[in-house]
Amino acid sequence: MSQVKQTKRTTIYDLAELAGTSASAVSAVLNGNWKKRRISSQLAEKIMRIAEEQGYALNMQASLLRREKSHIIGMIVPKYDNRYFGSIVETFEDMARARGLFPIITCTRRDPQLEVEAARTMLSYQVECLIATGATDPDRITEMCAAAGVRSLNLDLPGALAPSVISDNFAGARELTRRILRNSEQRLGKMEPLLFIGGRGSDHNTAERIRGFREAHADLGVAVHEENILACGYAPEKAEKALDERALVGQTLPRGMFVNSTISLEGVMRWIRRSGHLDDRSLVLGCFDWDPFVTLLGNGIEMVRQDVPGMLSKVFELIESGADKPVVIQVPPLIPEAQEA
Amino acid sequence: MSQVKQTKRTTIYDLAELAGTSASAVSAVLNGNWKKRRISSQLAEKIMRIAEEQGYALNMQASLLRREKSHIIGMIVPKYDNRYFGSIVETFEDMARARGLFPIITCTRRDPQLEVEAARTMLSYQVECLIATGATDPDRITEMCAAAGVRSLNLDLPGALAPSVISDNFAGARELTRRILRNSEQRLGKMEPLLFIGGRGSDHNTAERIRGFREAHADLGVAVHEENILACGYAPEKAEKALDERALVGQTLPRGMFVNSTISLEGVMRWIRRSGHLDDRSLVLGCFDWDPFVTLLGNGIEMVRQDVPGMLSKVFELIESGADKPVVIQVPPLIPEAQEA
DNA sequence: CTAGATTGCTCAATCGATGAAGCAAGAATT
DNA sequence: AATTCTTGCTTCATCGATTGAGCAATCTAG
Repeated sequence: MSQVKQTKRTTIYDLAELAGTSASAVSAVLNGNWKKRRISSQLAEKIMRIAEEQGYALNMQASLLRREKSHIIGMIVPKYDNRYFGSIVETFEDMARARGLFPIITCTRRDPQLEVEAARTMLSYQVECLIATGATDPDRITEMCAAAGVRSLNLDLPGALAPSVISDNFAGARELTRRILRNSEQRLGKMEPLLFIGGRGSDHNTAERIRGFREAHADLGVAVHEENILACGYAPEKAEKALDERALVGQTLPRGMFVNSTISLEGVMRWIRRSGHLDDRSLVLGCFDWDPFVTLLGNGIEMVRQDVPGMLSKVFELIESGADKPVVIQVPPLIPEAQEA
Repeated sequence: MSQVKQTKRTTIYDLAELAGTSASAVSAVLNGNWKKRRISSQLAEKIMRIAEEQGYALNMQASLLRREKSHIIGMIVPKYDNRYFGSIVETFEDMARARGLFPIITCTRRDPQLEVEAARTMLSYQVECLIATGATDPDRITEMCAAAGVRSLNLDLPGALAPSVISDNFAGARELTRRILRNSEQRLGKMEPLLFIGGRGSDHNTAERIRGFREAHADLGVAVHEENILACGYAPEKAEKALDERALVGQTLPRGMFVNSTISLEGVMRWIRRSGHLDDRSLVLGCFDWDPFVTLLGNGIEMVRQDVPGMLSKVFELIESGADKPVVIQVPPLIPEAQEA
């Protein structure tokens, strides 16, 4: 601060000169293995004091270039703007740091091109392991990592080539569907088939959730029509549009809905509001994902909360165990106590 | 992929050997200035083909060590789990990439210790610029950066030593307060003083918002009591607890509330629900921050949406202009059209 | 036919940190 | 007193990419 505007940053050579010693001694002292290298504690203290005074900061690039392990762990994630991914990212950072790893995270907006570029960049930064969260093409990423001799793992959406940690979408969706159907029976007096809305029919999670959705209906002896399954994509506008179109088909819309993410729920709520059903207590909703304000929305929306800490614990277990066979680990989601309708 | 499990990653020397050329030619070709270095396009193509085949990825550590500029830009952010910071982070990544910079972001949980550590780590990674978002001690970070000859900027909360980009908290809060008071008059027939809840009295933003809150009351001739200002911290539990304590004081709580963030709003909503006021249409709320589901909460909650793209544009303008005088740039927040009550 | 320019490359130093190998001086052992 | 051990350092090669300097071959101009 009081120093002159320096263009060059302080290096161990500068410190060595100031301390009247060698760069190698400085290095040993500053990275903590000076005892192993038999540096006297007097010199160690002197060097540490000078480093402190000079505001020395390690040049990580130089250090990493020389070392065999980078201790960097990468994650790509589709979006930051919902509680599920926000929580994944925050928990991931925390757990990584707790293990002495440096997390780098990048958001790829569900864009396959960006995913590949991000993965390549992370490989350039010498990540030791790359977690592909909700990737559109996880196997592509696994291949890139494998070619560079780097481990990879899938989170949220499974891949065929690397270990995957995902929610138990089938069981979660089945239980959620059951609850919506039960609420629906209570409030409407009869059990009607629900509408499934949101997600991509082509992604594993959506497919599994639809399977759970069907099975819950079947268990309770309710038939599901094909036209009640709207895997229209995740974006709010897509859900909104899909409901408009489905409403145009003529028959009345189901009163009960299984919404496949909070993102889609935004669109559904906008539609509900626009169509004047906001205070309609006969609408019975459930959502596969959790958000604190949705709880308070008042329609007694059932929610499934994916077990983010549980999933990330599994991720780090896999990393630490060194496993890289393409297993799929399913973590049961948490289903909070039913909301009062 | 079909290669043998390689411990060593492919380097330009490997490529050079495969192509029967020198590492320096490979380097020139792969970083795009082979024309400048008069490499024939035949050789260039050959090298690029081989690099592709081998799945070569640059070693960024080596590259950055040699180059003068890292093109890395860092950001520290308090939390990921609300729309405001989620949006900041996502927009920041986008804008950084659009400018050819590599963004690294880390979450410091409003922990001063973590902030300093994160800043030091970022400096080690040779960031060219560090954005301290909502930092508890921005000036400490600016000092650390200055000592390393690195630029820094403050976002969301201002500092005294580096340029800062923040919301116009005063004007935003004044307008929000006016709206809540107006709604309150409409719904209750009279204009009562509001309760201010959430935030830290010691932070600049909260102080400015309280100033706007007071001014709006004064403008409309309403007196504000000191006990109606609860800067109890940001966490939901703190807001909840503060309301409990305030309710114990004996007098009735105000029917109108200015909530100082969506985070605090979570606690307020929990309290409202717990105390059986969830459907109480006489409660009149406003929140300084935006969330899509809050809009739908139905009590006609007024919201101020901070202009994240606007703020980040200013941030990058400052970076590009090279300014480092400690100015404070205030960006007006967006106040959506009033919700129907 | 030759001086000079141009083309297309290679060589080698360099960035900053690391750690194996080595060396000098003093302590301990025989 | 001679030998070995220990302590406390220093020297130097190395990690992979970059780039100024340089060199041989070919082309052009006179």
